[in-house]
Amino acid sequence: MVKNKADEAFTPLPALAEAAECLKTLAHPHRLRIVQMLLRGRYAVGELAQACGIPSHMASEHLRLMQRCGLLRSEREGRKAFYEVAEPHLANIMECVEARFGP
Amino acid sequence: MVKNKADEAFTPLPALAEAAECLKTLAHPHRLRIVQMLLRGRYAVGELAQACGIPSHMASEHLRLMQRCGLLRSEREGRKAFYEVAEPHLANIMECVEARFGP
DNA sequence: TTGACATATCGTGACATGCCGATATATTTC
DNA sequence: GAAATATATCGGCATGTCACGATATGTCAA
Repeated sequence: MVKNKADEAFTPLPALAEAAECLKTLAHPHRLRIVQMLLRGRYAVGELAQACGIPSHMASEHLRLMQRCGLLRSEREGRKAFYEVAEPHLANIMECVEARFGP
Repeated sequence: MVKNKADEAFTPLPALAEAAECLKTLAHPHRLRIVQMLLRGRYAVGELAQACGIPSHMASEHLRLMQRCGLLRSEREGRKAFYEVAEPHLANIMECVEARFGP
């Protein structure tokens, strides 16, 4: 190996930039609540919106953002769209958040 | 107890709002790098700035933001200011991030 | 086909954030 | 005290985000 230990201990900046994108997307109260719910089951847009107390077109927007960076995936069933967690590491990160800020 | 299980499984929104604040503060490539370094030791502003390839007055600004939401703490020694991790859970969260985005 | 429902997208104004140069404070050295 | 070093703060500009109303798309039921 060529590089010394100090160098390779750190994640390269481009990877950190991608991580920052995901964290930024996650960093919103309603989006955290949505993720918390989706880690426990599948929900349609309207249900998530009601649980957050926001109009459904805004829940749709939050879901779109999280889907765009690979955190969620959606499936249409009839006139409803169900969302579920697509990124397995979300559970770990959410556990960390809950450990710090209390369930 | 009065509430049903579904209700009390979720973190209250104010706590999620606080969590979102911290995550938003963390969600920046240079700040993630800084945290990664501080989890391995104490560093002065200039050292962190050099490692990120940014002018030191910008590192100072990043450090101020993270200090403001309790992630870091600083101590002056002579003309230098050393920063260190103040929030123990940072290690867990950073492990999650590294597990997902590769070390 | 018409109407109702569920979700998605668009356009906008208010507001926050990131980055930068310039400048200010604090501390050591001469 | 003056110069040098290390941090910190300020003002401004560009860009991004949030919440919202309005509107568009897709789906079912009658």
